[in-house]
Amino acid sequence: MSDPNAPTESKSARTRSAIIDAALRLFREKGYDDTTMRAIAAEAGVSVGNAYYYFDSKERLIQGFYDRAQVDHAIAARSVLDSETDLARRIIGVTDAWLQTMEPYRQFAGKFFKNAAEPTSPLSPFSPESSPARLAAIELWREVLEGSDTRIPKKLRADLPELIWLYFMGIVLFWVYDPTPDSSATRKVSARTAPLVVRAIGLTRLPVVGGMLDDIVALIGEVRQVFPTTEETT
Amino acid sequence: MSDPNAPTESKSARTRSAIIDAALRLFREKGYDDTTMRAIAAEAGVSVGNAYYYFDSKERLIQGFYDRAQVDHAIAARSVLDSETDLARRIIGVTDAWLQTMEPYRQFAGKFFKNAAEPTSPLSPFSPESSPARLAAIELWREVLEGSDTRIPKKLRADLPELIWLYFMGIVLFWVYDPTPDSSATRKVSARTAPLVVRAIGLTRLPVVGGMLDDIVALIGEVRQVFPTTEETT
DNA sequence: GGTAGGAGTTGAACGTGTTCAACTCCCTTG
DNA sequence: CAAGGGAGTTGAACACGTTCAACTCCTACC
Repeated sequence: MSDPNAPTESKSARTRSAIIDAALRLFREKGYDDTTMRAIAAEAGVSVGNAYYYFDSKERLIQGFYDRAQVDHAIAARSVLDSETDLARRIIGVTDAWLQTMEPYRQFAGKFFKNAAEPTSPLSPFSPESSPARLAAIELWREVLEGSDTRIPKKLRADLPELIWLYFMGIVLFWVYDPTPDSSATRKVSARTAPLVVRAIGLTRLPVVGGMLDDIVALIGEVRQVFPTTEETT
Repeated sequence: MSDPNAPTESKSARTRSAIIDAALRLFREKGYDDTTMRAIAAEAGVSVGNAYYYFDSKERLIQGFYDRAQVDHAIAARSVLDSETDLARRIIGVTDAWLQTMEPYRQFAGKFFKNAAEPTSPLSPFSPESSPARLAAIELWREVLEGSDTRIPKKLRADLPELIWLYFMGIVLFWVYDPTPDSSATRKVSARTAPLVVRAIGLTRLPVVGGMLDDIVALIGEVRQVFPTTEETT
């Protein structure tokens, strides 16, 4: 239960990841719907029932996809993070890195989003189960901000990474609906909106806008209270 | 095909709406997942196969829900639209009307949204199949704007109803995730953000903000090109 | 009245995700 | 070594959404 290096665990861990491997391979080749649990089990060399011993449902296999995507994205984003200092270009670059990472899974992205969209689903990006992946993602966007030469107004410093992540979720949402075969529409929207985001951050310093911002920040704080987000460590 | 008062049609139309009635009743009572097509068919007094003659799939039954909800919402919003002139209060009132209309279906709202979220699904609010309902909804928000005493800047006049509808979709999204039993969190967010929306419209007149707005409006125009939205009448 | 043909209707059958009672291992304890 | 027991594993069985060949009914035309 708390002994991660026990050799006992590695066997089951290997079975576990064999199932994810098989699942993702088949998802990529044939799409989500056309991949049956029987096929996944066969490909992984286990029985159907055994696959269900490790994963509650077919949807749960997508969580494995999530986690890997998150890691791959962080890797793909590295070069931009280390070389670029202009904020807008950092945002665009990191978004592009995501698009490249996701390309192979494009065709079943819709399905994966569909599952993520159901609030009661553990796959929802806002669910407790997704907390680690979400927090890691927000952390990535914090680095995007902090490594740039744009100065962030004090008021915003705490919440901005999460807000940018939300903006990015919007881009992802757009991508899911994007009918262009090479995601060019998404790339265009990203390239056009990122400078606007940066400008909006600047506008925050105007008194009128700043007043509105105070309201928004306060509202965000209150809303956070409503959701059970496992973040309070008291 | 083009003879709506032919008595021939009314029989099948009656069967059709008997199925929707049965479906919505059961959805409300037992939730979406716990309602089987067999149960719906039995409740409607038809065979399973027959239900599939009228509706491609179980999901399609939700479209019927959509359409009715849209009509009910328009009715429920009437009194606010006819009595209130303050824009923020109009927005809040119309949103409240929606929340009241939807209350009975709250428990399966998540499911219905899940289905709507898949881009390839005809249930997506952006799909051609949903076009009529969507356009009707946008029309409702146009009335919200036009019946108010707030003057809308020229630049925005054409696109604002759709933008407000998008804002409202955001509220709906929040509602779907809202864990409070009486939707109080959603009501609060609505009450707090509506005045901000109104203020933001005002800010549009500032040169700096106006410049950004031009970019956004131009981008919206380009993005519209990408989607096959059946709206061009050439 | 008879008949062709389409619209409407049926329920058995199929494929799928999921469950479960039973089984096999293998480690621990005496 | 024996007994116990828990983790891991199995595939048949179940319930559901969906399909389809066959059927019935009704209308239109001669």
